[in-house]
Amino acid sequence: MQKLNFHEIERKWQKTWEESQVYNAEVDFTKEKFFVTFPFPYMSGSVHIGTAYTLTRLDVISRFKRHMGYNVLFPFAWHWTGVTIAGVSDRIKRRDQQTIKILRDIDGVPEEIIYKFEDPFFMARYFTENNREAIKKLGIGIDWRREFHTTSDDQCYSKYVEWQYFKLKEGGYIKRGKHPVVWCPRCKSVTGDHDRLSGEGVFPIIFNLVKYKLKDSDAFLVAATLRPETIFGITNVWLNPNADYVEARVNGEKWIVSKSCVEKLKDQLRDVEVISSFNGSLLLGKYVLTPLTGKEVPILPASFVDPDLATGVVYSVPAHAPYDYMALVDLKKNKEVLKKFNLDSSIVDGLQPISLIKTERFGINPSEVIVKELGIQNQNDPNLERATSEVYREEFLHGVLLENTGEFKGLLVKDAKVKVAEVLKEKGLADEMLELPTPVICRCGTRTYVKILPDQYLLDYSNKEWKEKAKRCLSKMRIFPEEARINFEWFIDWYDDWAFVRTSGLGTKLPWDDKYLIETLSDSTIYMAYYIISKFVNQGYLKSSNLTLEFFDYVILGKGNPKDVARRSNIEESLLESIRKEFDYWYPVDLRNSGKDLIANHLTFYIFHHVAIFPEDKWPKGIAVNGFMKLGGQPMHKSKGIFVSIKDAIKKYGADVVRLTCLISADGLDDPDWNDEVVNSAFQNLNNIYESFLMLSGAKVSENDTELDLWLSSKVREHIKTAITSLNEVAIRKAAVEIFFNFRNTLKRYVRRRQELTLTPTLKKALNAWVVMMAPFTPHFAEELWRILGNNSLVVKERWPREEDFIENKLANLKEDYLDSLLSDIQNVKKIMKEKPSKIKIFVASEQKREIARFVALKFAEGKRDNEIIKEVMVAFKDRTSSISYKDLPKSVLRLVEKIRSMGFDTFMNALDKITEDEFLISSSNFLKKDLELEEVKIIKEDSKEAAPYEKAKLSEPLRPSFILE
RNA sequence: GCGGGGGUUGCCGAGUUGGGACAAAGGCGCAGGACUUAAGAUCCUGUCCCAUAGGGGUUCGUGGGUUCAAAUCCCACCCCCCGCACCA
Repeated sequence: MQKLNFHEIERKWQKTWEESQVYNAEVDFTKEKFFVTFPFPYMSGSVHIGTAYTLTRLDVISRFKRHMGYNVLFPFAWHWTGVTIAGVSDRIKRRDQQTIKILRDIDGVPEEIIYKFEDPFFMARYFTENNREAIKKLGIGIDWRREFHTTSDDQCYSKYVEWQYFKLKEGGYIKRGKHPVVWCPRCKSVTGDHDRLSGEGVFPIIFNLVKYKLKDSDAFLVAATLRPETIFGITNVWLNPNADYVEARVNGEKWIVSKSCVEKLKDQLRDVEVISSFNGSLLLGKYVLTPLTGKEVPILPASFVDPDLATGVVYSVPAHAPYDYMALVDLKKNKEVLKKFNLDSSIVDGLQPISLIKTERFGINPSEVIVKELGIQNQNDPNLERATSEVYREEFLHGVLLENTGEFKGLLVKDAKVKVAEVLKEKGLADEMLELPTPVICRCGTRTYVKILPDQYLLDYSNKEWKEKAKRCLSKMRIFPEEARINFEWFIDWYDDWAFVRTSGLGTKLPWDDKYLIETLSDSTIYMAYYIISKFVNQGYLKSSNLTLEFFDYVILGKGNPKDVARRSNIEESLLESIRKEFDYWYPVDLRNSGKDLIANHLTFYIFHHVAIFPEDKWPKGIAVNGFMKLGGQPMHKSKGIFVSIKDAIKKYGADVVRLTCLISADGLDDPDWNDEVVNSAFQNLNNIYESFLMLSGAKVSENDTELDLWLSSKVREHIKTAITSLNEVAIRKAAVEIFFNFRNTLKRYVRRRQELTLTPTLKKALNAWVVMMAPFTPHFAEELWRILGNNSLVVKERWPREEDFIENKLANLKEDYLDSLLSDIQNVKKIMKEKPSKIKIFVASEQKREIARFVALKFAEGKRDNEIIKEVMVAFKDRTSSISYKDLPKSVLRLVEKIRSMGFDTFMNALDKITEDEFLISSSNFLKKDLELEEVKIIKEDSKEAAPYEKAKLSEPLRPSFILE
């Protein structure tokens, strides 16, 4: 058999497409446009098969739309903005071996080139060129004339970003304010998730600070807590006797906090002045006054207190906090500790847990219960972490406050929490600070904390009106899959002000304050409009100096007088007009497709910025999202070596195999998986199709259709319909399965059913349709098949087959279904026979049985119950049943009703009336013989003489013949 | 914690909106047969359990419920995955 050389045909067709410029899109008012975009990939490395997954999905849609007669635009660009590229450059400068290894082994960069990556722009350019090749080789139908990249390296694009930010400023979408970040005091910079040695995924939360007045002093011991409601159960305050504390003036009050808290308070914009420093043990044995309840409680030592967490002061609620409980138990058990600090042991004698919350699971003394359950020995037991979270969770969800909580009694913990904190704050007895709940360590090894940056430039995403506008846009948009919509809604609501400038990395400068660069997500929100302009830039018609604010105002917003704008921007008026015309034709984006991760950021920004700047008719129309490609079940991870680049995949398997693997592997938000098995099966699949295609198309041509072609036509029609419906819903896997499996199975069955295969007109038409349907998925392969069918045109430009090209024939379908169900009955019996049969006698039900069936069906349709139907049949056929014994009637009626119910009345009646069973079976007997490997097939009517000797004949039912295998 | 998605037969994965033809599509894997010198590929058949005649039994995370009828509807619970702001 002839084998396909995928690489060869791919090279051939890619060249042909390029020469005939099929993917270059120009304005054409006779056609409806369809504009698709893909979020430009970031150029710090090679594009991988995850990118291929999302990209090929979009390519399928864009090609499908072209087949459907749309004028399709699919442009592409590159993302260079941000700190990652610069970060890699820095690591190369430092000769970081890990980075070099990844670039060399994973990205396949030659060693001598790696050192040139000290220049971040060189690196970005290198990857851009390499990745462009990879994407071209994948056969994505892109209009490459519109390519560009971000950052100041592309001055024209920078101009566009500048215009965007002037617009946002004008519109009042930018403000200045405070912004909290995770901060490394040593690096003096923000510590992002990826800059952490440990503590990934940890983010700041608000701690309540409760102020306990120190008895006989004007200073407050400031304790941090996440459970302000437990203040009613306080028995004492804990300090770490081995840690340093300070007394400091904080915004006019005297606070006592751990020494390491001072910097945090300063960095959270408080005015802090340290008065004195001392060891924690100094205050032990003194008393503080509790807010709200006015009790006096002692200050005691506890080693579990972390001076680096929040204020380093903890108030003790032993009943509900396992840590506090164990620390108290420890003290009572081990009075040596008290002695060491010159404390009288009686100080702890009176301290008993005070319960203030009740839950079903733990009752009123959760600490005691859980400590016992987990067998915890002392306050340094690591299990206390778990104990704490279990109690916390249970009480938060189901806890109710007891009598001793005054005005808060009876409240649920989750409500009381908020109320108590409010009341305390109102009375000046509490404050709050931001803190990381668990330690976050910077790459440099330093423990980080939360700093509030003042005077940040912020995008005002908290603005209600802006949110409303964004939601209005969303409500008019198509979202694929629809389940993702709720995510968008949530994120639009959730977004708070966004700090959009940085001081490091690559990017475009903030036009009115050039200390700052616009950060990576914020410079890439509305760039799809720039694709219209970049074509003119690339063709040499526009230079950065032409791209004035008025120019963009006119082209994108239609503002201003073209004559004046043209003069001031120093370009031809006609050129300006045609750019505007093109923009107006192509915009908005009809479909943007990306991985689901971008819902939370880029895609939501995309909506926000469009509604801020563009008129409503230019708002985005549709977004599709999909899952992430996994490798052998694992997420891709360069440093672990779990990575396959597009280039390598194509080299190994060929583009169409890579494409088909991607396209058939998942749909919706599911994550597809890339492994040898699935890739090989795609490879095999295409080869099989190729072989059978050669066989089919090479069959002897016949002028006339056979009866089976009626069925074929019906089936093809279904395949076309399902494929179209699926593609319209961006259910690409579903469409691919329909085309590459179901359609193929139809053809397989067709071949099996034909006695002698010939290329009938319908078969030929079906093959043509099939190839066009394959083209969006495996375009090179399809071009090849298209030629085999004797066509000279390019299949990628062909019209998609229409349903009406293939006539539906219900009767043909019914007949084939009838035959299939008979076949499966026979197979079933064959299976349980000891010996292989060689003959079959098939008995077709008598006329009278058909009459009864019709009678039953009509009664069923009238809505009669089973019993009524039986009665009526009994009456109607009382004296004239011959082929069926009178006493068997009820059972037989019930079976019929069951069948009618399952087939549906219409289908049943149709089959009953239109299929002449004996004739059809006789005409199919050669097929039965061959398919069942029998030597003799006999069709016998139940009411014929020949049937008389056979008991089995009586078991025949309409549409369900009985048979004897022997 | 908050928000989202999901648990289907050896595996992947349809089916769940609108309950009925569901022992549950399709693919993969596995078994048998055909073809072949042979292997691979391909084609046919089978693949929950029982059954020497088309039958019966038990299944769709767990436990209840509604219904003539539930993978599909309702309630409760368990488990898994993803995101949560300066990485893009």
